[in-house]
Amino acid sequence: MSDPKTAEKHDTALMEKIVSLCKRRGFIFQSAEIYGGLNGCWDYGPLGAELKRNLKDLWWRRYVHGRDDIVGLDGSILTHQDVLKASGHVGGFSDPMCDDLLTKERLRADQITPQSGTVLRFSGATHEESGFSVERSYAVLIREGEDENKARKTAKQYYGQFLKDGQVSPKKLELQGETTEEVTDSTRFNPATGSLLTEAREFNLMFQTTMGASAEDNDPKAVAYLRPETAQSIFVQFKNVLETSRVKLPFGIAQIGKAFRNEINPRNYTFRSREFEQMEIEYFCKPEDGLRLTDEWLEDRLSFYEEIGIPREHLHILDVPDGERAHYSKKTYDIEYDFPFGIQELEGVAYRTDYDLTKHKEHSKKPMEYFDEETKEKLIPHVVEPSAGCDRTVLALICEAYEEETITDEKGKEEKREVLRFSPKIAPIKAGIFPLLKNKPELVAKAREVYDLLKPLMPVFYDEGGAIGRRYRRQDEIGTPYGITIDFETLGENGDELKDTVTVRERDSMSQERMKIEDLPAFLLRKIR
RNA sequence: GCGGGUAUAGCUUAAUGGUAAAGCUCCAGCCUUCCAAGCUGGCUAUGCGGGUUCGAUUCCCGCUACCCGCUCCA
Repeated sequence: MSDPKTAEKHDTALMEKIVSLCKRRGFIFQSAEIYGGLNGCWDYGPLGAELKRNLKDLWWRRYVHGRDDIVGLDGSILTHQDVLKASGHVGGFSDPMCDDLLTKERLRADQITPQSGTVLRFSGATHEESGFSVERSYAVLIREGEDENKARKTAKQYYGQFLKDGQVSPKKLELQGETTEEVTDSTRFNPATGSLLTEAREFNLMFQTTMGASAEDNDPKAVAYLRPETAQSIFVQFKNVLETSRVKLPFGIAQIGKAFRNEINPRNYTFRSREFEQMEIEYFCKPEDGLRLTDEWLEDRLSFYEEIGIPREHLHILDVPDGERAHYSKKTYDIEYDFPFGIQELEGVAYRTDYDLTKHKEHSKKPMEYFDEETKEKLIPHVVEPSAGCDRTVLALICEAYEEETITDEKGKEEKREVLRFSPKIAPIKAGIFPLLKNKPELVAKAREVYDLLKPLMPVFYDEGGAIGRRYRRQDEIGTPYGITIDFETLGENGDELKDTVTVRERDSMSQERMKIEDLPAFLLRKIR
């Protein structure tokens, strides 16, 4: 991995502008905002919903409709606990963590080297002159050959944390209630400092629930989970799809859907949220094709990002090294985007081998084999998984499209223009339709005609309020690629030649061309497809 | 989970222990022949909960959310 400190520029001010625009124009709102917000959850407003839908539609059209080797699936979110036991999410998933009480360093509880020695335990500390006192149990481990006064110094530093303003030196504290005990092979102390650790806590990232109205809270059979990834429903339904869809290896099963992880620390706007949507394909193949297909899928996915307006120069491909990959994966590429808050993962293209199908075969005791008619051989297919974060991609699209442009008008006056340069394919609104003036009924009527013509074909927005320039800018800010203006020439005031023509203003160049109304649908449909 | 910061209208900011101000946006109207013009009018705010106080948006405590740095991210 590249050094994040040198490679990344963290542009907090830019991110704040983007967040503000998203709220102001109705792309993204905080979930339950009027109740103070829900940590790590976000709602898409009218424009955000359109944007996200366009992204998902493009993906689905490209892979499910556009290819004959991929079929779709829409699995349930509530997940049988056995599915996640088989996949390893229950049990092997959570890491017990504990913190050093003195240094606050966080440690994996299962990786602490057991230690033996004498434990010096205290009940608190006081300082008579200032009236300071604190009652808290604390302990330090003294290993063989170590000085017990050093341990007392450590304890004083610990209690010193509770002093205000450092008016009293921790050294002057009186330790209270000192006792000693011998321990062997204890993992309750930080090997580096000897300081007592907090109790180990499990961080299980899955949302658990109980099924059935009469389910008792403690009934282990009633436990179900919100799926932590969409992939498992594909593996679990592998056999059903195989038997009903007449597919042959290699083939893929695609799914777009919600997944849930109880993240310890949601961060960076919608980037790491607790509820998120994935766009995943499990592409099943013969074992010998796995590595090659992983590379091919990486290329395919990069060209998808290019298609939606994220050029590959702005993407980073991380070939995840041994030891950092998930244990089941033989090869993983992370596709990362250069967000204002740093370079972060959009998608993982992972070669998962036959791990998942094998696990489900073991746990369910149901066959997961594929029978190859040509070679007359039974095999458990391997799988390549391009798994993209839908919300992350939406955020990347917005970041990529956002620009604050300084433009100079004819009088030489400089002004700022905020614009979202969405590709017409993903833009929430495809065209704004404007009568040049609101108080001329003929213009308004004609503009309404144009609006009615286009409305059934694509999302368009009619606007008659304010000066024409203002209306253009409003659409710039939400990324509408075209502005269509109905003026007096449309009505035939300058001769029949220009009658029933309108100006089409292009968002990025702000240039205009005249076009016949009857040509508008074909022109626009070509651009947005 | 730890440490630091922030929270006033849709946005950006101001002020105050005693009627919360402005710009932009938005809405309505007038005007306006292509890039945020002008005029008139209008809607809208102290995150939540306690405490101190005659009175708290302001001071104190707690909570929540967001941002930054760690940590975490199967």
